Amino acid sequence: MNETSQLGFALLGLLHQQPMSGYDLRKVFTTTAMAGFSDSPGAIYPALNRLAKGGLVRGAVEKTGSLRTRRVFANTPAGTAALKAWLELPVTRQDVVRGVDLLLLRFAFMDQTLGPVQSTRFLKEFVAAIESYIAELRQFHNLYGNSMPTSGRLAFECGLQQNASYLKWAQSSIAVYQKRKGTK
Amino acid sequence: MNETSQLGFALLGLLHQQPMSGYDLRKVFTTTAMAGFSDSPGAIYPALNRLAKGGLVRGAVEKTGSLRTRRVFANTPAGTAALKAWLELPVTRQDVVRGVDLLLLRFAFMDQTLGPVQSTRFLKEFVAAIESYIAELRQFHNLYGNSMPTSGRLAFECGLQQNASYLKWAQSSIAVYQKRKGTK
DNA sequence: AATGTCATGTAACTAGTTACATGATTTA
DNA sequence: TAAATCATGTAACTAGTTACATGACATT
Repeated sequence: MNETSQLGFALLGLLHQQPMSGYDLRKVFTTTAMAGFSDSPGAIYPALNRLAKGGLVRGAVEKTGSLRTRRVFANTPAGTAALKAWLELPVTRQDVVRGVDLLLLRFAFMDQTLGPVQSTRFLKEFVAAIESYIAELRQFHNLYGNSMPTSGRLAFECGLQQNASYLKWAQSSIAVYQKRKGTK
Repeated sequence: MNETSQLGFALLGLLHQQPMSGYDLRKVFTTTAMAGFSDSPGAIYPALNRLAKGGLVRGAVEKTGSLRTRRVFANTPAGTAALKAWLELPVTRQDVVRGVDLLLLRFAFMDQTLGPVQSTRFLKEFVAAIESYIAELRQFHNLYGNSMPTSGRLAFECGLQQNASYLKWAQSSIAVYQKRKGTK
């Protein structure tokens, strides 16, 4: 019934790292350009209020002698649970087709929330999904590549190359976790 | 006053290649997953109507003896002009930060609409934007890389690698146009 | 006759964008 | 004291999502 938006999950993920105000969250979006989220107050404050209404975050007015209001938000246990559930979702083909950015965002939060074992599982699912997608793209390219206009074909090949790059990254990231496991 | 949405430009680009019905356009989105656009009729038909109202496309009911209605849309001169204006926009830093997908979409339409000279210009602008963005990302990585959680750092490095891949692609694409120019 | 695909559309809802508004505090 | 930044918010608009609705035509 109470669906949380992509932005909502991004906020939950950031608040899991440390409690922050809406303004702080905005700054994160302006400075780091996370997954292309907007830093507009018209997006963030309503999103925070929705989360608060759904009981996923709790905002406390900070009182440091200053009159200036500043609401610091933190995840509630329900919020943390919602975040975890989101992070634990399997990697679907749709996720890969419609924007890897969101998957990367999930992965970025994963280590601190679910730990290295789950992060590795995620990467392996990601590898499988990307591999099958690449195969599909290659097939399409073989069939229609010649009939495409030059820039169209090049743009398509860019997509292919990007996915190959994702694959390489995921594989080397799995290796990072493997090595870390060994040294611990 | 009459802003055209991203989806609107995607439709103009497709219709520039050949006139199509809304259903045909939907199929393009389902089968080729262009830039993550939705194939829902609730998005495409209203978008087409908006374009028609703005005088950018014209829909003609096809009469092939069949009773089944089928409106085939084609760009008007104004529509083609709007498409060209969109394709001719300079490549900004914002374009690179918030989703290269849209730039790639523009590039995909470019050859047939503006020709190879403009396509090359676009690629060079793209290279410049990406290079400066990569430099910024590297700097950020040097400063904060060590303080990031493992998966967060890896996700960031994925972004870096992706941009490096874009850069490589753009440079080799410029070479494709250069070579083509030579042989013609 | 039933199912599937072609083909178009609408209604209710959701959420994001732009722009505005307000006021406290800090810095030049 | 003027300007910048901290900090929060709202209002109007836009457009996309989901789900529903309709009906013609083709295939089995």
